[in-house]
Amino acid sequence: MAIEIALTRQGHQVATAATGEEALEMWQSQRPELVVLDVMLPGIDGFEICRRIRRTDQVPIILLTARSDDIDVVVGLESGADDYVVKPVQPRVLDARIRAVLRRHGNGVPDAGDTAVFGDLVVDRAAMTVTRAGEPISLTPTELKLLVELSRRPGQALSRQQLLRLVWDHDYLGDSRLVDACVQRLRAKVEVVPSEPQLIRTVRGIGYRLDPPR
Amino acid sequence: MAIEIALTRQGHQVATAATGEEALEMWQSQRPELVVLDVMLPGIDGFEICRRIRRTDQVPIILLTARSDDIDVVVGLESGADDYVVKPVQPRVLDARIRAVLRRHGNGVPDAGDTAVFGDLVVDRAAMTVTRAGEPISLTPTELKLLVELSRRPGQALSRQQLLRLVWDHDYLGDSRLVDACVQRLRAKVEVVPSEPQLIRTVRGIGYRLDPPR
DNA sequence: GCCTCGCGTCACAGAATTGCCACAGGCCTT
DNA sequence: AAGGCCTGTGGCAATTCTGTGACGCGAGGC
Repeated sequence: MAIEIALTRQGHQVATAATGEEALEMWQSQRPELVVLDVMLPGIDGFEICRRIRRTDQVPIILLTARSDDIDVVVGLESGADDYVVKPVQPRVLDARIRAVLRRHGNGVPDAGDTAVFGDLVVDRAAMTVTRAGEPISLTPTELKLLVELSRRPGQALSRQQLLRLVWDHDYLGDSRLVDACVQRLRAKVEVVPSEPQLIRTVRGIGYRLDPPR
Repeated sequence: MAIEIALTRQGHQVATAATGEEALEMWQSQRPELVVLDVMLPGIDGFEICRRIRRTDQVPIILLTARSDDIDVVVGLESGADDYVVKPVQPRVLDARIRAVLRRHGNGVPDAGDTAVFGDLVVDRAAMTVTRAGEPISLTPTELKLLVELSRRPGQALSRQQLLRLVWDHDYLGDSRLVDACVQRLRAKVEVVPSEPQLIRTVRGIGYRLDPPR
């Protein structure tokens, strides 16, 4: 449905269930980061699913409904949901609410980051892991930090100066190959063909840029 | 105003500020459990207050507004609010949202006996017990607290800094091997092969992470 | 077409992290 | 009061990582 497409475009990985039973199954098998539940589902209704999940799991749950009944809101939140959104909802509003719930989840741990997707490369800033085509890639701390900072600003060229400040916490930039060297090491692990980088592009005279594919 | 009366009737203790400046003052002096902010306040606006509070405090914040603009919702949640409610709002709906936010924050209703499962390791945060393959494991208080905090954020990398704050309630991080030592002791009891940890993974340069298996 | 500057690449040695251990002080129990 | 369990600290070694300098190539500019 439309919501799935919109969320995918926002960088979320989405799996959809058609019925309540299916939803419970998928939740158990896939252990999602967050659950968006339509209240009016065929089979078990959203409230009940919410309560069942809550019995054993603290996963963030957002209830979604066409009914704007106040009673519904109260019941929904009482059954353990973290938020309750009334349709129709703008994709970016839903996304903002998702991010807010994720941010708050975990007692407000700072940097409860989200994940960024670049083709088959996934940067999970919460777990601090990187995978390509599902395969985990092992990066050194500096490489990881560099990739994380780049992934926070997709498509934006970052100067060596900026990268030094963000990743190395330096301010001075000598005539140093430092950034280049790290980019090179990163490319060697992340790019399919390191000599022809598709993700981490060089911006001549400036620095580097992490491009979403196509 | 009406909201104040309604909230008081629901059993909350309420203090009201007339202007933005006053709100900031009261927040600092009274340290409330939760803040309900009207966006359109005389003086500093709600968004800004929200951001300022967030700079130093994790107190739950609910934004309240007459405008139902989507942009507003996004901006509000981005400035760190936990929820965003559009007026007019039924008192019991606001109350439900307040309770939901408090519940999520761990201040309000105590955890409804949640347990986290990691393979054959079970962390029961209600009973404060840990079992592996059904066998109870005896942990010291600190080890238990550490495991509980990790289990609350499965798959999320936590820095030593964060762990110190969560488990030890410190803020300073010397060149201390404290976290490492405790992790090591925990691993010795929890991991099948302590030298090859499958559950408590180290994230080099960051800290540790409790992974769900596979 | 040539020249210059910027970038990619590589190897290496010092530096930084982390696992691991032993120990001592503190707290609780007996 | 004595004993035992925790816990925090410091040290050590192994491992990994990082920054640097040198070198060559290729892209733009003239």
